[in-house]
Amino acid sequence: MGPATKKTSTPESKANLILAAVRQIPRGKVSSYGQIAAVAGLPRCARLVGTVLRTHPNTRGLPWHRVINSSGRISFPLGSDAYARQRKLLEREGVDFIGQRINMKRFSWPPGNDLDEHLWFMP
DNA sequence: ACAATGACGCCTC
DNA sequence: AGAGGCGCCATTG
Repeated sequence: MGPATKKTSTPESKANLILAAVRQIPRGKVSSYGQIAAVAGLPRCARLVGTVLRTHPNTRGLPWHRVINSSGRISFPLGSDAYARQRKLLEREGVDFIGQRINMKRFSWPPGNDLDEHLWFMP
């Protein structure tokens, strides 16, 4: 390492933290951009999560589709190919949509300590 | 270096 | 509930 290597938090390292957090989302669950930022140890960086997913070249093998916005919706324009693609992937692994929304009580990760997740019976 | 742009989120109407 | 305004932070032009 050269003398000019004193930076500890490069954009690159942040991206890695974010990607690692995304990889933790279990199959059949979803997480919001803000939640992922928090898990990555980067609070207030929700926007950055979106930027990383958008700009990162190799998203292959990464469960990017499990990241949605805090309102429980897919963050692509309704009707776009990207929207359809993400929705398909989610439904394929058992995530239910009510209209265009996902019930966060049931599918969000990490799970809250709330008991609501255990009594989702039938909406 | 500066301004615009986004796969965001929260608060206020 | 839905829309608009503003703060946030890295990327782009």
